[in-house]
Amino acid sequence: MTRRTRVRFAPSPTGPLHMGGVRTALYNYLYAKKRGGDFILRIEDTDSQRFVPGAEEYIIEALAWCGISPDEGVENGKPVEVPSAKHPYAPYRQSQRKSIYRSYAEELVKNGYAYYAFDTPEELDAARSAAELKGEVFTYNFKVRENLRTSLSLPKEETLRLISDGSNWVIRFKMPENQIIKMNDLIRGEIEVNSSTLDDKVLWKAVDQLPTYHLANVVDDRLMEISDVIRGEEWLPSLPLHYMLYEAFGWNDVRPAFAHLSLLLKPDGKGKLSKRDGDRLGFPVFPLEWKNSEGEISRGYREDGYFPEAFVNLLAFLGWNPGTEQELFSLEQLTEAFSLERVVKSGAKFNPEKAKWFNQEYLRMKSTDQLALSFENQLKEKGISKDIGYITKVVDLVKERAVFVKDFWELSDFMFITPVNYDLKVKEKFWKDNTSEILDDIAAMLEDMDQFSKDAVEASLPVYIKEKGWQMGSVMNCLRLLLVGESKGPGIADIMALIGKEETLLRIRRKSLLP
RNA sequence: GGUCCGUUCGUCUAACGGUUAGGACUCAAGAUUUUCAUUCUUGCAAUAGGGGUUCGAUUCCCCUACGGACUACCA
Repeated sequence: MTRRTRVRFAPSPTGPLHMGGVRTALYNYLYAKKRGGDFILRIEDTDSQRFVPGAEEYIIEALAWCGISPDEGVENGKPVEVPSAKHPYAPYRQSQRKSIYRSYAEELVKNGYAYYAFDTPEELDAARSAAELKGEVFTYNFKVRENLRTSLSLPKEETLRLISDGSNWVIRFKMPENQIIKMNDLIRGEIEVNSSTLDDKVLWKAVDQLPTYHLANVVDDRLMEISDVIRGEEWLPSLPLHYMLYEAFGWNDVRPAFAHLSLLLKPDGKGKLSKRDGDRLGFPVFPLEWKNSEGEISRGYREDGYFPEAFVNLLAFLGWNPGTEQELFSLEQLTEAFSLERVVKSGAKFNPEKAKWFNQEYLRMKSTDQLALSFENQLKEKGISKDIGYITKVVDLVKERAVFVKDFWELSDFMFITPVNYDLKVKEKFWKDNTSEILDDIAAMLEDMDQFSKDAVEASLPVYIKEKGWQMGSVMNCLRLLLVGESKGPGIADIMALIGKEETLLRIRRKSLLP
């Protein structure tokens, strides 16, 4: 039986999408596209308490920035609430699918796979505290459910009365005793667990009269005909429950295949990558900038100057490799090369240095014209406007040195403004008693040049210095100090030709400003 | 505490029983560049530990250690 590959990325809109989440979405997307299938974006907003305004829009925008476009699912600015040709399984927001789930929960009760429980949160807290006092852990399972107030222990009339009385009930899955649950994971292989170690998970919540993740997830995956579930490792412990749910619904033959991705770990120390690590170590953990309700801003890869292609590339390589030595892949190439077999089982520590390296590689692949356009925008923000031809020449000169477009300024500010601060260490090292007169001499010589091109300067200046018997190192470095302000930048001739004769002479004659 | 998952250079990883354990990032050294950077070359650096299985284990099995996730009317 081969069925169409349909995968879903199903985030919860409780905040900005973490880069680990983007990676999960990416792997889902690559897997689906490789197999000619569908990638679906579903919003799992069954936790009414933790809903964060703007989070859903953020998720959609982040995926779009990465070039991951869902075939079906929620869209920004477009209502996707009723089924259509493009969105046959709409709605894709679980809060809008509310009415669907109740009957499935009740079906489970009717068939003896689930039951009503009337314990209040306070009672459960008390039970947990009591167990803790004895050094035990309270587990809601086959050992206790008959002794608690549930539809299993209470008389039928009492149960019915409690249900109709109010909303203070939940539906729990009746996890069987001592049953070996055999599961398969596409990345990890066979996994077995004894059902006695599991608990009776809540499927239907009293607080908001909504299903929990477990129920909604299984029901929606079935209804949306999902063939493969690729999700984070944090879901592995609830895989047995999900297997049991598929069995209880009689869906074993259409149960999706599962693959659990290892977590992204913090660069130093231990544990999973968190927002704090980014703040502490100085790199973004979110694809796009995010401003929370308190006005705190978390940086984003986009705003930090990463190219989306570079971000996607580096993310793909955190836990996957093509088996060859090629490291630079476009989204299309990734799609072609991707397979779950080559996904690594262990967690990957994120390495910000390598992330920069990826961006540098992509920057070099960009055309100078394109980079010049980006740089032009950044210059405008600084109040500097120069013609694009000039900017293009500058970019051409410093492109190889940059990691981000924003580095261009630091690398070439002297191409746009006359230096006002000078690195005195350079002066100390190279400035001699006669340097000032030499520079006057050179200025006069340059002034006499008919054409002031790079080649012309390169052909005449060093020769002139040699003929005069001056110390090349000393003169050139002092010249650079005056032109640039410090010991950096492209060749002297390149700089002179670009800023022009007039500006060159001006800068040399400003030597009187040197402290 | 319990359940499950994991463990190759500092980091990301390759090697699906036989390799001088390979590559990339970082770092170091040298060459080029009359600056800085780039580039090139070279180098440093790993199979967690202990038992098996096998002619032979990074690779298969077990134990230990370590790490992680989960253990909510959150996802």
